[in-house]
Formats: sequence, C-alpha cells, structure tokens
Amino acid sequence: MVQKKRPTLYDVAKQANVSIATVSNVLNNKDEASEETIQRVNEVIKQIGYSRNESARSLKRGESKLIGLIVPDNNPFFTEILDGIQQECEYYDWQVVVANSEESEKRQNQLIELLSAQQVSGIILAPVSETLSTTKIKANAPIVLIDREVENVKLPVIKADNVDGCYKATRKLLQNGHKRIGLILASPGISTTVQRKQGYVEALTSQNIQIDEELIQFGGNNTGTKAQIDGGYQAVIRMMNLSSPPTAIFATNHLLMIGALKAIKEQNLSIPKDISFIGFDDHPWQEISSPKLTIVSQPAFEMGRQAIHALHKLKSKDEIITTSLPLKLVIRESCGTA
Amino acid sequence: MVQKKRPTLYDVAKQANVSIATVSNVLNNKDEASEETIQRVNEVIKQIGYSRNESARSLKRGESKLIGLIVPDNNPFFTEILDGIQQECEYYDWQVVVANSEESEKRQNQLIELLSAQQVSGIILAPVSETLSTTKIKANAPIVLIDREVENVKLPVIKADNVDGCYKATRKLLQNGHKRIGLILASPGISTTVQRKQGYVEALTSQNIQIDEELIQFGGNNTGTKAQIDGGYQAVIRMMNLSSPPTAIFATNHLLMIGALKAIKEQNLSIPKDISFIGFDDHPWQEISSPKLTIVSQPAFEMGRQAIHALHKLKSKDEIITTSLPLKLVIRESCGTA
DNA sequence: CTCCTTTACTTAAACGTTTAAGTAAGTACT
DNA sequence: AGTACTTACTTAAACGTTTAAGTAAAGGAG
Repeated sequence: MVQKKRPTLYDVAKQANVSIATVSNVLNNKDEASEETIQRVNEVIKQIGYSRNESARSLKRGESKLIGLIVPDNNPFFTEILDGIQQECEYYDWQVVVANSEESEKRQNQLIELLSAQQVSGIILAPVSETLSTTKIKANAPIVLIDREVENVKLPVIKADNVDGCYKATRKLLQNGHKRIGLILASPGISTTVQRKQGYVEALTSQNIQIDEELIQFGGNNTGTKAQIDGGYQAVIRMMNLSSPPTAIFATNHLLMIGALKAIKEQNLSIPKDISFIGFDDHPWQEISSPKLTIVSQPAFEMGRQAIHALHKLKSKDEIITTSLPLKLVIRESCGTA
Repeated sequence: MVQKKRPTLYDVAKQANVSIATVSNVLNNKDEASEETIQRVNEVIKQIGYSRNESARSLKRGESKLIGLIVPDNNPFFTEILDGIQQECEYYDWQVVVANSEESEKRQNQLIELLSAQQVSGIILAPVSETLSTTKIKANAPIVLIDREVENVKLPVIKADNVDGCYKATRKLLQNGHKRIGLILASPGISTTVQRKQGYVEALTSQNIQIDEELIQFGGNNTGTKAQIDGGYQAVIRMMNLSSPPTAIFATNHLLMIGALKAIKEQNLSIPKDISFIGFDDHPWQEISSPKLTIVSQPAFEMGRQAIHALHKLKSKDEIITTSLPLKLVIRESCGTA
C-alpha cells in the first residue's frame, strides 16, 4: 500500500516564498500577515492539497481535536446520544472516538487511559459504576458524565430527570386506578436505577400506598442485549406468579420492556384489557406496534448536544454545568383502568 | 481546568537510569534490553503512571492507532457494524473515530480529509455515491468499503450478498403463489438498491413472470429516519392504489419496512391474511410484533469484523479482499398463500 | 532627522516519540 | 593475542507543527 507523502508546511512555505511560521499563522488566522500573503499562501495550500498533520499539532498543543465517548453498550439510546454529540462537535471542529466499556469498570478505566493517551480534548462518559475511582478522574482530559451520575465526584453531568419522569408514569397508572404496579428495574448499581425507583416510590407514597418489594424486580444484572431482554422477561414471570399479581407494569428501560412484553404476550394477557403497561424510550417501530405503547421518552439527542456544550464550558471557563433534562410521558394506548 | 502534566519518556528514563531510547525499546518489546533493565523500566512506568503520548508516536510513525468509520447515518444496522468493528479493533489495539456523512458526498469527502489529517491507519467507508471521485480515493489512508460498493474502484469491499438474499425472499413469495409482488427500494443511486432489485427481478424472470415497473417503488430518496419511514409508507399507498394491487410486499430496508407496515395497518389489511410481507433486518422488538415478521437478515456484526480484517490484510500484505456475506431469510409468520 | 511604533515577516526551539548509527564491554573462535 | 560477533546499551536526528523572540522596513510624531 504505497501512500503518497502528504505535503507539509515546508512544501507550502517554499512554494509561497514565505517561512513556515507565516504559513502556520495564516492557517490559524493569526492576522499577522498581509492580505496579499494570505491570498498567496491559501492558493498554494489549495493547489498542492495541503492539510494539517493533526498529530504534529496535537503534540505541540498537548491536545488533539478528538473527544472520547465511552458508553456501556451500543444500544439505540446511546446511539442517539452519539448523534447529538456528533452534530454539536461539528461546530467545535471535533471528531468523536467511541469506545465501549461493556459495563466493566476495569475496561472503562483502561479506556479513559487510552483516550488520554490520544490527547483527547475531553471525554464524555456514561460511567458503569456508582463510584468512580478517584485516581481515575485525574485523567488528563476533562470529563463530562452523561446519563448516569456518580457519588462524591465534582464533574459536570448531563442526565434525565429520572425521578420526575418515573413519578409521572407511576402517577398515571395510579390515576387509572391501579394499586399494584410492578416495577422492572435494570442493574441496582447505577444511578438511573436508583432514581427511577425513587420516582416510583414517591408516587406510591404520595397516595399512601405501601411499597411491596415483591413488585420491584431487577432484570438487568447482566450485560448484553439478550440478557437484558431475558431479565425483563423473567421479571414479569416472577411478578405474575405472585399470589396477588400486579394489574400494571412499568418497565424502566427499552430492553427490559421488550422482554416484559414478550412475557406478557406469552401469558396470553392482553394490553390494556388484562394488564396496563408503560415502557421506556421511543423508537420508530412503536408506530406500528399494537397497542401503541405509552412510554417514558428520553431526550437522548439533546443530552448528547448538551454534553458537548458542558464540556466546552468546562474547558473554557472551568464551569461545572449540571443539567437534568425533563422526561416526557407519551400517552398512547397501553394504559387501561384497573 | 488544571491538568497535571503527563510523564514522558524522559521521566521514566531518569528514574530508571537509562536513556529514553532504551525505555522506548522496552515499551515496544524490541528485545534489546537485559531482563533486568526491562523489569526496572516497567516498574518505573507503573510507578509513575507513564503512558505513551500517542500524538508524538503518530507524528514519528506517520500513522496513528485510530481508524475511521464513515457511515451515511446512525441507524441500527451501522451501529451493529460498529460493534463488530470495535470488537475486532481490540485485537489490533485500534480505536474508532466515527463520522456521519449524512448521505452527502461532499461531507463524505471532507470526512476522508479530516480523518487523513488525523493520520488514521485506515478508513472503513460506507460510500454515499455509486462513484467515488478518483481524486478522493488517493486519501492518505487505506480504505475498505462496507455494505455498498462503487464502480471502477479497486478497493476491498465487505458486503452482503444482496442479489441472492433478495432472490430467496422473492422466491419464497412466489412459492406461496404470489404473482404480483410489490418491491420497495431505497435510493436508486446506491449499489445495495441495484442489487436488491436484481435479486427480485431474477426470481420473477426465473418463473417467467413479467416485471411490472409499477410494482417497484423507490421510497428512499431522502435522508433521515422520518423521511425514510414516510418513503416506505407512501410506496405502499401508491401500490395499493393500482388497478391491480400486489398480494405481497417486500420492503428492502428496515425503515422502509416500518413505513410500509404502518401503511398496511392503516389500510386495515391484515398480514398474512390479506397481504403477505417480507421485511429487512432483524431487531429485538420483532420478537414481540404480531404477526412475527419474515425478514431478510444481514450479518452486520460480522461485516464489521471482516472489514477490520480486510483492512489489516490490505495494510500488511497489500491484499484486496472482497467478501460477500450471505443474507439469511428468516421465515416467520408474515407470508401467506396468494 | 531621530525615535518610537507598527507591520510583516523570519529564526529557532520545543512538543515526545522512534530509530538509525554509534560504542563499549564481554564472549567465542582461530 | 587478535579478530569478529553479540549484547546492551547511548546519542542524536527526525517527524510537522506552534510560538516566543527577534528583525528589518515603513510610517508617524515631535
């Protein structure tokens, strides 16, 4: 694979009869060259097809034009976040390196290292654990947390208002007369789980309904699409086997929801006649599901955008922005009355 | 944002009482140091937490440990490809920069430039147009095409066997007695569209059935999820308004399929009783759709893996690998008899 | 006319690696 | 003992930028 050598500042400088410093100044709009020279240099650049060697620049500057994104998996929620990040990065002329921690803290910390070694300008991190080892947050790039928070760590975080979103969903079911509402949660160790449970609990207690721990099932101790779906499936099976099964179910993430719906279908229960249902995350296929599902919808794209925004503020003004974006309850056809 | 300066080779060298060259050799397993020195250097590295400045290395080597992935959008198919790419990159110690061309050739070529400037070791490209401008394939990084091919370009390409896959799907419908089969295609300008149409045409002509161009509808001239879904929707509407509407429909990508199903539902047609249906791409939610859909399934993850493999072969042996992976027809419940 | 400032540059060092070339000591062979 | 090879290093240059410091010429103020 023979690759032509890319032209350098020297090539441009020679052709334009100036020093490399001048070319560099022109490239960086330093306004220290005459209009005429700027013109000439730019012409040569275009003519010989010069573009900057970013490795050299990064070396000198101590910072590349890359930002890192670390997600625990590539599910559609994080893909939508990536979308938002990419759009916003365009403005800052950043490129995104995506890495997958696979819900492993060890891997996550390796990735922070690897990205730091690339001299990334910043890292957007959806952390896997509740506690980020303090050694690691000294990574040599600024970090913004997304989706999930960690305790005792002073970092910007862009998250959804899980408590409120799940409060609203649960209240909706309560308003429809449900008293026994099954809650399906993901892994206990992450902040979103804690907060989603909290919203559920607050809604019930505000109506003086006792919490029945049997109705709260964790379905996401394992990683991987299949495992998560199965977690949701098993959670429903367990609930429906209770002496007094729920009349409504709230699944608090997308994969859990799919598994839950599968179990409901297999049990020959019809939504919303036999059981009411609220799911999580809106996706195109829901337009054709029947019944159309009432869901809690997350502003994933916007979260991505805001994360970049927060990263920029952190870098330029040392400002720590923490944003909690509202969750929307999209009411469709899956909630009946008890 | 005060960042501690990262330790360099010098820091390691000083502490270990050797020259930076020796440290470098140890780091790169050059086997030119005594066992004792290797030990000592490695200890110092761990102790002071040294890790290589990849910008400096890239500058010297003329190549970074990054590879670029350019996709036309972030739909789940490409996300699964990314998954495969990431898994395989682990082995080569590469990281992935993902960029979105938004189906724009201009943007795509900009991105090739930008990635080249990052000194990427290679680029995996799902090209937007049938013809890649020849100037551009001279990018200073080796390129492997994925999913789509372009004419007259000698590059490795990892694709699905679209002709065969769509032949099989169409034949299935023919075997079930359907004679008027509606085909919904994406944008005419990409190779996958051409090939999927070809598979359909071959299946029909092998049964001596005349092609009715009215039954071949393009739904994907526009970019964006909504637009694609709408394209599938409109395609069905147009078909069903024909004097002699189809008795079966084959939608050749995921978003088109969702739109098509939406239209079918709105027309109060029931699958497979009133109309038979074959879709594209398998995703978790299909487990809970009713009826369960017969679909053509793409090995996206494997395509990602193979792309990295092909890239490596291209770089190390200058070998141009072209792979056409089989498409699988997953038969479920959406095909009835005519 | 002299001095000062501004403009439009140039020079050269530095960023942190890799690597070719050099070296000094030890071992092996004749 | 002399030569040749091996081992285990070191030295120094180079990769392509950015940028602080320097400079020469022109313009303006007094």
